[in-house]
Amino acid sequence: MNTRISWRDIREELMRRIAVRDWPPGAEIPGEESLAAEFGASRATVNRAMQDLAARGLVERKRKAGSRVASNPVREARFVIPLVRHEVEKAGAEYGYSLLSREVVPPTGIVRARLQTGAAARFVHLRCLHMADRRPWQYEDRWISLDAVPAAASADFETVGPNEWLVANAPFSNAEYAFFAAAASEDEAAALGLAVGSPVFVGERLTWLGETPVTLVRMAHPPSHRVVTRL
Amino acid sequence: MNTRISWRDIREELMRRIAVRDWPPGAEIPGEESLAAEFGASRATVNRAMQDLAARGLVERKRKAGSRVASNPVREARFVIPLVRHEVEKAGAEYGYSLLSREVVPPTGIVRARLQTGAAARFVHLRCLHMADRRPWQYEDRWISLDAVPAAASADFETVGPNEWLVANAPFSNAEYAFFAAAASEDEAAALGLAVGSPVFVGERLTWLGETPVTLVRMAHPPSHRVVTRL
DNA sequence: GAGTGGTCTAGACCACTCA
DNA sequence: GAGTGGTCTAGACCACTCC
Repeated sequence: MNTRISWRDIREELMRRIAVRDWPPGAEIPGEESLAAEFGASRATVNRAMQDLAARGLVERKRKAGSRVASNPVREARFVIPLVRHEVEKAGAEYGYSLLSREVVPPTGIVRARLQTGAAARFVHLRCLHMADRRPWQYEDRWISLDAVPAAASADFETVGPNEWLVANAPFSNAEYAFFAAAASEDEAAALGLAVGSPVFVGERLTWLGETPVTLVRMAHPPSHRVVTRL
Repeated sequence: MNTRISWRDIREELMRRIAVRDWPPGAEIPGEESLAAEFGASRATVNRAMQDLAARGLVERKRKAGSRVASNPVREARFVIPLVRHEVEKAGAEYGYSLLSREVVPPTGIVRARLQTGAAARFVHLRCLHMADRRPWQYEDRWISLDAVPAAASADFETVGPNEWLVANAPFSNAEYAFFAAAASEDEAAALGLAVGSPVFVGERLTWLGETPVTLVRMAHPPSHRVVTRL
């Protein structure tokens, strides 16, 4: 018997038919049973392929109504969010890290607003610079809640960056990630070697453990930084 | 008999154990067979849950070696990339569109480099503005290959934006999407009502049909624009 | 009410990788 | 060589939704 057909093969063929407009946007796609018969596979295998297409936003599925080619390109893009160090090393550069400042302070108004916490909370506030081949790569401004992560009070963060330290020491259950462009603040400009007000690419991340805020970080990159994905 | 356990239930329980450090980063997770026995489910169901965790970057799986909690937070973030119009409407604003210019020209050097095409190719070059409640939302600078999409020569793009037009008229098989921060060009600044050099958030998208470039677009947003995701 | 996708099961074989 | 994940099958029942 020939090699069994894989759900990836089926997915590729279905994607091809969509791409070449065999099935134009909005068109109905045959039911799973019928596709299974056509491909000589079980319905579960076809289902797996269709699930993948649905997850990518290429098809819309409804019980009873059947599956259709998505008419809107509400496609999903996936971005990998690695550790800075890995990101730098993957780019073939030598990673460098330095701690610029460390202090235990109450949160500023902006931080309180973002984390929805009170002024009584205590935080470790860190400012760090990550480098690639001795050139500035990312300026990190981080707040760590001592309520959520008491151990942060006794960590010095001199050699290990807060990101890596937190990965090993602070659990979290939810996170929010945002990307945006901003004008470099004085601190950011100084650390990254840019003029104040230059465009910087900012990633902002918030994490919680249940309802308790754990950490807030603003990571600023020089404007050469790109986040890329393939669809 | 009790309700059958769902793969989502299993996933949630596994995520919980990872979050609370029952299984800390790097720890080995029991094999599928053993988990199946524990949850009273079939191995396929457990597999489905584990596949999901692996896709999110929470666990690393290897044949023979078994599954482990990912020690690096190489987590995957998913962003939805909708049509501008839907994005604006979803924000509860009234969508507006206007075509600023349209011309058929050979590609500029930058465009040729990005699309890896020759100077002989002909393109439609469009500049458009998308608005939310009459305020600038996105400035779009688009190039459409007439080799790949001949019909674009006879479309006027006065009322329907190129994005929506292309969705309905131009198939593609591959796409690349990039995000970055940049300084507003004169065109961008004028269209968005910003000062030249202000930070803008740029999305750049390239698509191909097989090896043939289809379109290149640069979409610039005012710095208030954010791309957000939850993990 | 009926049709379609969503999911679970039980069993099987394969492929990769570690020892 | 052996253990673990990757995948396929055949069958079944359920849940949602359209008519």
